[in-house]
Amino acid sequence: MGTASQVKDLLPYRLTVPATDPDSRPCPTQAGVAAVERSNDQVADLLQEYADLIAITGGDAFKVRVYEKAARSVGGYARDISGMGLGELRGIPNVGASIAAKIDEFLHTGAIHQLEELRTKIPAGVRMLTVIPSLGPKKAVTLYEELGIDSIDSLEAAIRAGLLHGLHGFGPKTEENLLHGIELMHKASERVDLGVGMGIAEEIVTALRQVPGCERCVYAGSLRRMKDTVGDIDVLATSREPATLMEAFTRLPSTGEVIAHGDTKTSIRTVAGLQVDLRVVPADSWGAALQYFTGSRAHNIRTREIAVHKKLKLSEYGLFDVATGEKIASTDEADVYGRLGLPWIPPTLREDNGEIEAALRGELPPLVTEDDLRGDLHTHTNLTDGLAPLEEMAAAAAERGYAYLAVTDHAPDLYMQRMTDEKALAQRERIRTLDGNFRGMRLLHGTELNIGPEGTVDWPPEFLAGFDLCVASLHSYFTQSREETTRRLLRACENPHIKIIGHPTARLIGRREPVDADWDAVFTACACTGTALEIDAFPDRLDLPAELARRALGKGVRFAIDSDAHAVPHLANMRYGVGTAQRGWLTTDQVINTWPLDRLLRFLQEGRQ
DNA sequence: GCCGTTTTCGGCCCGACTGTTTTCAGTCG
Repeated sequence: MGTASQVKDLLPYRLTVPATDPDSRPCPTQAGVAAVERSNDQVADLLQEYADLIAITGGDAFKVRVYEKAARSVGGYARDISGMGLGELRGIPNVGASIAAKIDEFLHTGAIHQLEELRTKIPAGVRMLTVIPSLGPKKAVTLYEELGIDSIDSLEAAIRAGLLHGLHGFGPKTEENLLHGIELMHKASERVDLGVGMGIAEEIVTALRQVPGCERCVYAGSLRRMKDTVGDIDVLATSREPATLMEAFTRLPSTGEVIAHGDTKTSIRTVAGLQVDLRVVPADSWGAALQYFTGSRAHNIRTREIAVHKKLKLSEYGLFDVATGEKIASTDEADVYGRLGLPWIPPTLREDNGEIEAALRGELPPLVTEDDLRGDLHTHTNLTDGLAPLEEMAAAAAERGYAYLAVTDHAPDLYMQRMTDEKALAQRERIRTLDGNFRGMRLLHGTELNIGPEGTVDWPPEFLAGFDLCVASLHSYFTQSREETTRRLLRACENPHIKIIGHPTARLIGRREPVDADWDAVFTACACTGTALEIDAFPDRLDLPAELARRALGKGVRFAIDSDAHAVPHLANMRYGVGTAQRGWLTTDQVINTWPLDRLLRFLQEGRQ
């Protein structure tokens, strides 16, 4: 979570919609979701944009960094800034007089005039160029000034036309990298990550529920199945006044263009380019419609086949007896499944990956839920690259009802984080002192080690022995061969102090491919050594991915679902980690942070003496 | 532009990597 990843967060859809809504409560049932975008996120986006524009216009690099830092501080600030005065705004870290004034101006007028001025000088497309990996502000401005390139499309055309030949600093390898980056962008822009999709969906659902006549309104589709990326959003509603609801949908602030506008279905594209379908169904079809629109397609085919074998017909309107045409079930999803001879199947399993067979045998797993989590085992504070002090992170974690929290700041090998032995020991002292001050929650002192290219980590065994918990993760050398990466991960597993491998594939959804490793070998090693694999809940990570988690499950591996929080609002990302764990068929027995403290502590101590 | 047990100026995370250079600029984490 550095400045670079902040810059990469500026994908088109991120300009208007935050990845996470820190005010929303974890809520798999979608009841009472409050999902209006926080002013914090809007301001964070504007400050980051300001930083980018200063960089592109060749402004002071330190100033750029300050605005980036301020953007992160505001975005990660626990309190909602709307309504805060100048004095309070200045209390936010990295916000001084000048930035506080800009925020204040935004809160009162909805704009920052200095930003508006910069925007007139640099076309938005030039800033968008920096979203391409390996293309920063310097190269972007060269392209713009020398060749007038002001969009990703015009860049691609220019490369293919050979216009970059001879341009200072742009050799053949750079061209190749740019084309590859553009390709990656195109792939990514077709889908958005779970967090972005959820943000948009909850905002729309919340808005539609306010419309007169609306009775029920939820999102369905791949979002309800918690897929790690979504290509569009399906919203399902019942209403006494369907036309009013449809009309309201087309007029939402987030609606960019109306693609189709009918009696039961309206499709729009948001200003950020994501398609959203709203379907209004009769109230007594609710269950069948929800089942149908949740999918997946493959799962629906299977359920319909089962219906056919029972001389029934299943559609979005209900389950019908073919002979008599009589409606047998439709109002309730569980009822529809029940009449097919199946238990209700959790949406996260509906992929036709064996869930139908398991359901028929009565062997659906009791999936881990967010309520089962007793703690978070991977979090950061402002001692390294987190935003909040230890006390704030602990208070917020206790607020979530956790029984334990591990603070796992980075270790010295990530040089930029400036960790030292002294700092780590001082933090441990602080943690021991504070332990018990947060609703009885147990504070554990951990660290996130860096797994080096040879599989070694930052500290020697005798120093590692002092930590309650060591997480170890890959942060570099992502392009090593499969053999090298596998050996590296195995060596980390064999270190008796390492109990969790953090974000094991190191993928960044839409931006970085997972590392290549012999995963079955890694899973076997994890099972043998008692090393848990993390499911990192950050919506652009979701790592381990669900498919790999399920494979690891078969080998007897344990897991930790962690937020990897770098700020208080990130603690709420847990729901995405839980969704991913469910898609991996995990139950509480395999997830170590659902265990009571004493069982967890035994696990963390095993083999360390 | 922010910050301060180095406090109103002077420093600000800084080293690795890549591709372009011919001694270094730009990007990334």
